[in-house]
Amino acid sequence: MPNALTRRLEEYTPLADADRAELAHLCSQSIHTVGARLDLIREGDAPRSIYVILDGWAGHYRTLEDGRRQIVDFAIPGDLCDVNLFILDRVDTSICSITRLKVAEVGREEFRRVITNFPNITTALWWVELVSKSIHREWIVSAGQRSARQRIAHLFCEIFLRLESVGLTDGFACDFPLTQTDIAETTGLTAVHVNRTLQELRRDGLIVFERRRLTIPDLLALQGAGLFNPNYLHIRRLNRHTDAGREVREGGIKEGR
Amino acid sequence: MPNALTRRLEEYTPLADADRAELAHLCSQSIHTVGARLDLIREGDAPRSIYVILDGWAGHYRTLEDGRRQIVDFAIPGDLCDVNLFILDRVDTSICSITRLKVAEVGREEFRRVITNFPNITTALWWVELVSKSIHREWIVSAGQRSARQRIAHLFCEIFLRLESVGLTDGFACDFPLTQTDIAETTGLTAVHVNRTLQELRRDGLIVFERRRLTIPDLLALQGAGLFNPNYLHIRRLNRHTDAGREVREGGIKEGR
DNA sequence: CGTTCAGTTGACCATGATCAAGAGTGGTGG
DNA sequence: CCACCACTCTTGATCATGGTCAACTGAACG
Repeated sequence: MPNALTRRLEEYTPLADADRAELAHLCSQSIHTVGARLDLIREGDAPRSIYVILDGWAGHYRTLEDGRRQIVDFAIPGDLCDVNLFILDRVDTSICSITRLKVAEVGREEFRRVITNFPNITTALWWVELVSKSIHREWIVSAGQRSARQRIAHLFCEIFLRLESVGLTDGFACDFPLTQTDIAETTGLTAVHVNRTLQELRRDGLIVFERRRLTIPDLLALQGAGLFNPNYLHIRRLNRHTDAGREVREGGIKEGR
Repeated sequence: MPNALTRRLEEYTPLADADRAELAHLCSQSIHTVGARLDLIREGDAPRSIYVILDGWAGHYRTLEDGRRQIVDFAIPGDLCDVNLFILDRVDTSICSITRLKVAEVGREEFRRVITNFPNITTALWWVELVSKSIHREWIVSAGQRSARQRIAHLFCEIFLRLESVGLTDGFACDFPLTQTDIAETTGLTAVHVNRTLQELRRDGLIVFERRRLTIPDLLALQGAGLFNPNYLHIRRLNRHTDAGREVREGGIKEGR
């Protein structure tokens, strides 16, 4: 069974045996365990290493001067933090563990060696980076345009599909370790309102969510509730129950080029 | 006087004469003019070329099924759209011109040649890409946490500094071709509320904004009003009037790693 | 078995949305 | 050159989504 990073990269680019071996090697060199709810990296730090998430969830966040906090991304198994390494001299976002984490640390030189010797891996990493940017854009859309109900439904759809793409779902269910406060800090809502909205989604039969476990009985229905269209995730092999076939193009766009 | 792209890249990485010559060459090969308010690229298209903005503003946006639209980024002179080119098979965001544009079209092969032969340029392009991602994160923070007044103040600060970094400001003033509706679609507010908030900012003397021209008499004051901290822009040579020296680190972050 | 954190509920409030109408302003064609 | 049209900006009245504050319940963990 391949590790999460390999699985993730193969979502995008075919890998050779040598690539897979290299990735397995990378992810077995320097493995750390981090307890839940600890900062891995803080805004303003100089970047040191890249971490590959092998198990558990982490969150990228920024804080405002008045203390409010916004989660801007999640890192689940197969994700990397922080590719900034070679470029920016300061990390611009903090990262904290949400659950207990298992991470592989990849040093600067190690990473550079892989980049120069394994073009398939490099391409796949580019892909991951661009998909991550696309996800950021969708979060801007969520925070800017979607209602509370839509935002939460959308978040659940996104995370479910991301987990599925690395093999971490189980039929209609998945582990989902976010607290209601986490969801609030992700969606730009308050925890109180998240609570009420979750009850509404439960009442409507769109989700079952208890004891850190999420079940989505009808993903298409939840996608409808969240105005969710999976194209922005750029997942190649979308499963039966998703909406990928749906036509993206709207009717009303005006003018051509 | 260097073109906008060169100026932009030199913000990040020292370039050699050969690099500069190559950039000048790139930006003079295939120049197009595009009228205002036209789509350059639409969500779902297959990527064709990269465009370098030489003059004018463009906007990246996504639309929801119910027709609402969210601008997720601006492209000003020196910016590129879309580096997706080699990786993703579908463009995930539409781009439209805000003003009349002058763009340089760079083809796939041309771009690949530059990437392989000019490592300084490649590094600088990486940098640009990561800064763009950092800006996306800040927009998530804005939409999620900032009030209407803070969002608009923040947007003005960001754009002013981005324009300044490519030499497009004139003392305390700059061209600013966004309509109030554009600002609304950027900040996730309604045009009516943007109007009222702008009046408030004007009344407080924080901005002068008329006839597509923005003046910021006291940038530090506007930064305060927007909870703006320029670090996320990763601009090297920040000017006298910005707030870069301010300590980023908050007091209250708990626990170490 | 007590402490802490997550979740829940209720009452009230405020920010910003919605709807509607009117006033500039600029560009275009007759 | 003027008239018209379209778009942007402005203002007012009303409404709703989601925020705030506060108290209480329940589960987990040492």
